[in-house]
Amino acid sequence: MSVSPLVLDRFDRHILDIVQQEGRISNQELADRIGLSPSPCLRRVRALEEHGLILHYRAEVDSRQLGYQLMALLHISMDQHTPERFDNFERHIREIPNVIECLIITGQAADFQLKILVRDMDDYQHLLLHVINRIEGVTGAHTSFVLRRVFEHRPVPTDRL
Amino acid sequence: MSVSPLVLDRFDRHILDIVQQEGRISNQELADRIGLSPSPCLRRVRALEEHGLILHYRAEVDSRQLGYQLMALLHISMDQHTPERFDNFERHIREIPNVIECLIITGQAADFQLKILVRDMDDYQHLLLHVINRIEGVTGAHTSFVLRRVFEHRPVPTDRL
DNA sequence: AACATAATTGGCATAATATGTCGTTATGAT
DNA sequence: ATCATAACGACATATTATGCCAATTATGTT
Repeated sequence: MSVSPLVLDRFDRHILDIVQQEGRISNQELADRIGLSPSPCLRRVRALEEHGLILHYRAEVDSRQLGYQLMALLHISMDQHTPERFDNFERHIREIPNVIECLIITGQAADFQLKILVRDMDDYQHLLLHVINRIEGVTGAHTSFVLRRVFEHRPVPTDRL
Repeated sequence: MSVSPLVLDRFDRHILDIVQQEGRISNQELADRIGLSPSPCLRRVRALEEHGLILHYRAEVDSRQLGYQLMALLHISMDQHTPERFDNFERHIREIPNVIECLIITGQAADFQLKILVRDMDDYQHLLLHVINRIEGVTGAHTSFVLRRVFEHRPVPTDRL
């Protein structure tokens, strides 16, 4: 699946810079900003999409306004570090829409870090005790609540390469 | 800045559902999918944008292909929990493009969690020792490397409200 | 340095989409 | 039931995207 390396010039990097921040910019304005005419600009965007450098476009929503007042980071440790245990855990976790991120991490303290959105403490308590803790193999769970999001979803740097 | 509550009906929720996953969908297809004609559909999207429910649109890029092979979670603890210390830390952290997320969290072990993208271990070592550890007030730093991203950037649930 | 080849560009015509207006329909309160 | 308000769909217009082609620019070889 790993395609040709694809050399990025300054135009491509500029495109990536801009669309990471303004995903719905029109091709015409994008072309203006990078200093190309619309045709080659669009061709480059399409190439970046096809090479998988641009994965997809997303709208970011205000989770608070949607009623999710609480964000938690949950560190999970497992009893056995076997592929079966991990696969099974992942399958269960995928079914919980409140879990918006799941990373496998190093460190003695935890195997997974989950990022979780819930409405309130009751919601969290239920999710932790009655859903996540009941998944086979989970031996430990340590929660950090997010007091403030200083920033999130910052663009990936494109400058030097 | 907190505007009127804005009651969301099933159309609005459906819009939020879709644009969280396909941020560049055309208004016409969006209208088709939610079962409205283009005019009211666009009006609703604009309203959601103006109410801040849709914060912005972003292209998601493949950080690996951009040369960032390593993702780390860095937990930082500070000597004093004063606004000045925190503000100063945030100001410095904002200047580092490799830090793509910064959260203030609860827990005895750390005050901040940073999500960091670097090219390799050398890169990380330099960033940690020569940049972040030198910020005033930083007393502890514990790193977890991300072995695998099971999923990231999952949509915020919109169903029940 | 001159040349041939390949790649990329810009312009243009056409198609698709967005945007604003207006008459009609649905909604909710009295 | 009546009225006022809000939301809808349809249509006309403006903007944007898309595909093609000639011209230009870059690349690599002798």
